[in-house]
Amino acid sequence: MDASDILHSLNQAQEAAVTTQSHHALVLAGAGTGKTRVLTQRICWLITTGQAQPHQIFAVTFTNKAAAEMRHRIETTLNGRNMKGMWIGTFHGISHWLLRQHWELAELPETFQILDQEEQLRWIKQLLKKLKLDDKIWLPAQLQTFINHQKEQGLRAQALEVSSDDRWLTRKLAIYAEYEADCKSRGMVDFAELLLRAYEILQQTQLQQHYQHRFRYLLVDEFQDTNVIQYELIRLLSGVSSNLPSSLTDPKDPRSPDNYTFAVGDDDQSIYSWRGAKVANLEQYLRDFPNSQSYRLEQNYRSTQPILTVANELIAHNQQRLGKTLWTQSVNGSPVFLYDANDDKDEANFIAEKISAWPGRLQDIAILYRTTAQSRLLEETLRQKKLSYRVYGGARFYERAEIRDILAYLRLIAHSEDDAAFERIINTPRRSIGERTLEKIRSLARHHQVSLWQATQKFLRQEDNQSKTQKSLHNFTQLIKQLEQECSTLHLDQQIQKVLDTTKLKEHYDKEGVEEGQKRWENCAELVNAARDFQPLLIEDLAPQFSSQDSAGKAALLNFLAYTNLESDTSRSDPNADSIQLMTLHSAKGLEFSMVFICGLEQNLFPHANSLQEEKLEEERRLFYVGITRARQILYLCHCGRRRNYGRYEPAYPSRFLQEIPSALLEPIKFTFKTHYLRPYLPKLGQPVKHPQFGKGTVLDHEGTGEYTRLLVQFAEGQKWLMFAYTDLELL
DNA sequence: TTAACGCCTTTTTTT
DNA sequence: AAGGCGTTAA
Repeated sequence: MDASDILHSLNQAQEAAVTTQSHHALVLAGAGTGKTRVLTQRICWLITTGQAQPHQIFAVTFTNKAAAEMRHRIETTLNGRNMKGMWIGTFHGISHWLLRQHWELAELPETFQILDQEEQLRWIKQLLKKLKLDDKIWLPAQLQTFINHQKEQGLRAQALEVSSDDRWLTRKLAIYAEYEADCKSRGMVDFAELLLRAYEILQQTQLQQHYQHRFRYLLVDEFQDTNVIQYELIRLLSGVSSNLPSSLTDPKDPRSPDNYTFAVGDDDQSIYSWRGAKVANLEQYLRDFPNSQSYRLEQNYRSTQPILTVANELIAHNQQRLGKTLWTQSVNGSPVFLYDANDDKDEANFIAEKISAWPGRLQDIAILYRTTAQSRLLEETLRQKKLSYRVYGGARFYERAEIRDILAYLRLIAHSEDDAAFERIINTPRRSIGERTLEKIRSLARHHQVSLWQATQKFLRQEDNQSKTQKSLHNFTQLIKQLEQECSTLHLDQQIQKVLDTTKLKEHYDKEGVEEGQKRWENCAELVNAARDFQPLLIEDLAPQFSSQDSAGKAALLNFLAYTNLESDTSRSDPNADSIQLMTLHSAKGLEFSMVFICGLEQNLFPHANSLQEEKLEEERRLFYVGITRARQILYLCHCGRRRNYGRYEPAYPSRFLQEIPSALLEPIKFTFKTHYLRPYLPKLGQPVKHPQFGKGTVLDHEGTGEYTRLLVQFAEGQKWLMFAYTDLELL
């Protein structure tokens, strides 16, 4: 493989970008124009031409999935050439790695744990309790967003100016400060903190010089979705001077190495602004990075023209865009289909039917939806029809209750100071240790400034009456100690097996019901499997180790725990299995499939009810755009007349986005029944009716009330039961 | 003091 | 549908 092999498959625009000699380059690349390709070929080109050594390469993507994909592609292209020391990962991954490597400089305990979203929320709730604040007024979820948002902007609680009139903000900042202190004293780090803390330690001249020297070539995918701190992180590593407030930067930057940067992005695919991402970073980049060159890719290689036209028409409704129009050479293609389903169940069945008729591989099919809750019914339906599927995200493996229970045990075994883990399992399975006892322990811990584990020891010593609770607590501490002993000599998977065997968790799950328990138990078994071939994601030549005085078992455990929270993407199920891919539109970004279903295209679901303001609406539209452009050949858009929400059926209306696409571009699926919206009468059962198309029939049933009543009608001719809007029928 | 049951509300998207 | 919360039974 030489340089010309790498270039020959590229078009002119792509080649120009790949071979740019500019120190800083920005590639604006529409969906399917070979964005990832350009990025990987750039890396391969740099290496084969001898301009770069693998260890000088630093490539960031947004998801672990995308990173794995890129690594795989590079490996294939370089074909056996050494990739040692190349960093390909996420911003969170690299930050995490830096903090593990330099935990002392970061003022963290060596065994610091990562707080995921849910744990963070719990933490905040507890904090509010501690501060005696009403969680009806200080909404935990809102505080969580507030705190994360500050961190994403690079703002520490102390660094924020307090305008004394705004008591609301003042208070929120106080809570933020308290939260920070709490995390610090417990050695907990949330997702946003990973980035911020990594950024902060890189301020230290020595580290900065080291990493600036090491990572000579910085490449960033999905640049439109970088937030302030990620942008600054890249800038810091590149050596280009920053314009953040001076508190965060080193004023006497010794020298500017000015590394090479290569950013790839598409403003039309910016879908993470709610997470602090700034599309403006694309243009900011051109201003901040000296003599940067920009490139543009508009030829699409992925989708057929009908699909592309739909995408172009839709996205044209956005005001805020840099503007580009995708085109393709493949003119022919199936039209984009539109299916108007009766209800969510009908939608799922329709999809399953279409999939059954698909001649190709299942893994080339994706079902995309706006909210994770939508996956449940789809899964159920696919299971019924014996179609194998795989769900990304959603109730992700590491987020399932049983997995978190086991992990909590492991965490407590590895590190008894882990209060979050303690809280989770102290009464799981039930040991008759209730809220009252727990509160006593908590206050003891608070009072003595120690962990819950230590407080428990104190508590046991302090009161010597052998009450039932005391005994339970004692047994619990013994259990953990015993496990710690036994695990120190075992392999990781054996350790987990041991925990499963010793803790009576099985009986606990079985109480929920036979099926539930079985499912949970299977998941537990999967975790044991996962542990067996666990390899931490590392830069090979710089693997961080946990201190060598730990036993082998413990070191393995610590490594495993350190990586589980960030690798939720690395799904457990067999990657070789041919199965349909189910995921949210957000997680579909960067992927492509031959056949795509986008479902739930309904007002208040997509666009979501919380995103109806103009600016958010544009982001929803971009999300839809991302969804459409995932499809190579076949695209189905689905919506339904009513949908189950919070367990109740509610009427649903077609998404406004569907109206934005010229109807000539959509081919409605003709089915024997269709739904419409109705007049506010209640029909009588058995009422004879007549339909202009289907003829005479009788009302068998009706659903909904008032305006949304629908009728189930049996027709004399057809054997089908049809659901109708009242307005479509003539009463006889 | 804990466990269980019924009633109530629910930020959608992810690292 | 599921978690949180208050009430009640043990």
